[in-house]
Amino acid sequence: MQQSFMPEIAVCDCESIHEDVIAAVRGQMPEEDLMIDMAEAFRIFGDSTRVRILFALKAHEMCVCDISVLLGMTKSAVSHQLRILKQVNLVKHRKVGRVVYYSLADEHVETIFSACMEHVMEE
Amino acid sequence: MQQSFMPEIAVCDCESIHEDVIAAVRGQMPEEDLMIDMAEAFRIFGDSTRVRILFALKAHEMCVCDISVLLGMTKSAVSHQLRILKQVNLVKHRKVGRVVYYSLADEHVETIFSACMEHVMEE
DNA sequence: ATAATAGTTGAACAGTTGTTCAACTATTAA
DNA sequence: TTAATAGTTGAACAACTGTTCAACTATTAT
Repeated sequence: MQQSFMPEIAVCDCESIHEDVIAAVRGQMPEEDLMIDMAEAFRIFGDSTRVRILFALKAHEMCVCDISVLLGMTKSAVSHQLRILKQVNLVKHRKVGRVVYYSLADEHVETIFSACMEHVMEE
Repeated sequence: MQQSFMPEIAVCDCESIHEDVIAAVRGQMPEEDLMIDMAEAFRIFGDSTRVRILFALKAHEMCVCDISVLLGMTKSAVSHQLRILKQVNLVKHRKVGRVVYYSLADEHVETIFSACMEHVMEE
């Protein structure tokens, strides 16, 4: 899904390459890992089910059952998505008896959402 | 890929539903369309090839061939991704002879990138 | 102990996504 | 006109993703 940064051969048969531009840009590119991490972070938000769950939890702590009713989805589907959100530390949970309550892990979500919501609005 | 918001039946067999919480949260949820648009916007950034292209163009206007050399990818692969970025108005292009120069369409990208880069760093 | 319930999990499935390949258009040069 | 080149495009393919289903664990109640 990515490539290292040396090829420069066989990948392009062009003759009108702007080598100076390429060299300059290469010097300004961030670490490859950073760009991969960024893409992965964005991908988490790139699903409307997860976005809906995060908006719901932004409003109030909820159990899996509540969320599944709110979103009109099975508990299983919701649980799978909660697991993904938990893996990247966007949500946390506490267990009371057999009920598991989920909530936002921190304010990161709100920050990112409001920053990007403006962008979406403008398009 | 989404659901409308009335089911409330058959989707959850729970008996320990917090109906008051669900009602309150439902009142605070944004428009369904907004959440879908947000997810779609995030999905664009959710691929490392596109992120790398955007970082490259942030540094300098480039032709397809330059980008393909820089990233070590075929012109075709790059062109396909540029088309996606063009569709959502993140990049623009100008044609000089048979060379097509791409550049960022506005400062949106930089705003979003810097806002979200912090988030990625912190994790 | 037994039954019921909240939630989780893995396999399976369909739908989507990114890259490759080959064929194509458009522009330039001979 | 013809050949060469920058870039685009659609089909095909493999890899990935989200939901469903059935089976499972853990907790509570009888």
